[in-house]
Amino acid sequence: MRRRREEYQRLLERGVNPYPYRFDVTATASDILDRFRDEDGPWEVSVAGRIMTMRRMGKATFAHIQDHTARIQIYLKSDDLGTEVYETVRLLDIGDIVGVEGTVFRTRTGEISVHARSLTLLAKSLRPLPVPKEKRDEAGNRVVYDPFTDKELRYRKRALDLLLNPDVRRVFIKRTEIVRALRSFLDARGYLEVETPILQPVYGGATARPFVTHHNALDIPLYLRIADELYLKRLLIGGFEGVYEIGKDFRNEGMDRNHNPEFTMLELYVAYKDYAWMMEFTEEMIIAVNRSVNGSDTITVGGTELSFAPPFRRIPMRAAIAEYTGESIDGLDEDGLRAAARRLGVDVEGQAGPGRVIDAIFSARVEEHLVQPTFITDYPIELSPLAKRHRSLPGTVERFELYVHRMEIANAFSELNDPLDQRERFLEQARLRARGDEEAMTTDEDFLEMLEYGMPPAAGLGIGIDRLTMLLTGSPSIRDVILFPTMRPER
RNA sequence: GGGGCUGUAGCUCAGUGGUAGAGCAUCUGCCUUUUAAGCAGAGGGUCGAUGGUUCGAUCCCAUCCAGCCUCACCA
Repeated sequence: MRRRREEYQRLLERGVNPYPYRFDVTATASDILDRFRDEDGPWEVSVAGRIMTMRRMGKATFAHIQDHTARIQIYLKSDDLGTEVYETVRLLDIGDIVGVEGTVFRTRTGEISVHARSLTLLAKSLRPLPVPKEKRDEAGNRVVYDPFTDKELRYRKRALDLLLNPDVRRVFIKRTEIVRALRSFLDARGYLEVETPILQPVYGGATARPFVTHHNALDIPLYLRIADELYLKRLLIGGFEGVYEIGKDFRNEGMDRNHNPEFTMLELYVAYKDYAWMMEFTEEMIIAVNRSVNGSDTITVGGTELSFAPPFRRIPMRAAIAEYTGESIDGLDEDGLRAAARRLGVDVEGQAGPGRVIDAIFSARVEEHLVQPTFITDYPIELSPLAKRHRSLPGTVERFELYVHRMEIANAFSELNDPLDQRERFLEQARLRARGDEEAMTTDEDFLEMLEYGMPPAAGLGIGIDRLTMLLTGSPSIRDVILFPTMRPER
């Protein structure tokens, strides 16, 4: 670092600006590598990138520069650059960003390279970049020595992670492709992408603890949204018939492999449809997105082959419990359910209602089996205060979740649009809250008022974009698919 | 929150109750088609932090900080 500061000074003394304004590029590294043909003769290019390797040999230097597409070797020769410029070359370091103009050629060892006619320093790097050495083995595989792998450093200094680990770069490119594929799937069907408030005076749409902030001018607390749901439903009331939003939600809860305090959610609401329709739609969309980013209906995640061939399995929650535990819970009251949970060795908190008991059994004994894409349907009513009562199964709502690789990917229901029923459900949540359930939903009076004007029957869907990305990129942790995951501050 | 593991040079890691090492990176010299370039030489560390035990601690003990794994909680 100190030495590089000195180089900075020496560059200034030589009249070289270490941070110039502009450099015009005519080709990327991969353009050059893909298009070069020996028989075509000299090809003039202008490329720019960061120096990642350097081999100095007296009056000549070989280096690799990396741009956003690939690495390309450049050949810097004193005779061609002139001794004056070559003195500047001597002051270059790994990590510096340079622009090179020259001709494409193939070296004696066969590597396509750029023979520099001129070189421009574009940005001096003042810190040493931990670039690992690498080579190709006989089979042409990339072998990296002492790679930059420390997870904490990778997450805290993501820029270096992206620079040094091409696989990381690929994951984030794929994340963008996934979002783009979702968006174009929805746009092609005429749904309207909208933006709703992140700062909300009343938080709702999910059961979770919020982040609280304060608005100075209004002198009121505001909450970072935990879900978009209630605002998107207001848009259905307002006459839009298909709306979606892709945005961040915030939940003030624990962090682990599957949870980050801020995460990205897609929510979609479609008028006049129900959850059965939404199930078909979700299946079609997931298949389309996976095909567009992975080019196949079969992917391998953690050594397991997953098939996205339709139709995905569909099974009601109770049937899934019966299948994987051998315990039928049909017709059981709360005491019966508790007894069943005990037999299955599932711990249930003291004051949980019957729905929570079912959920506990499901989480503990069923989820682990849901590897291939599976729709779980028909959830207990008290777990789903915004979902419509099932048309034929008392005590349940018309809701499904999609599980893949033991992970919940999507959640959807026939949306509750009866304002009287909705008020009852909020009251029930208030009772749960009074009993100490911190996550029970708060009553949103403004939403209820809007609902009283009439909301069309509708189906709603939420998809966790981070988890979907984990799945489709085979990433084991949510931090591998969030560019800047939440970290405890360094001290 | 419970349990396990980790923290030593810029990076990846070894090591020891007696003041610290390797490879790469860095610096100096030589080298005009090299590619984990090579050859010769050199510098570089509060051994995560604070206390304790000890004549002496990077090493043993305690606490703290940070991270990873796992369980719990949680969508």
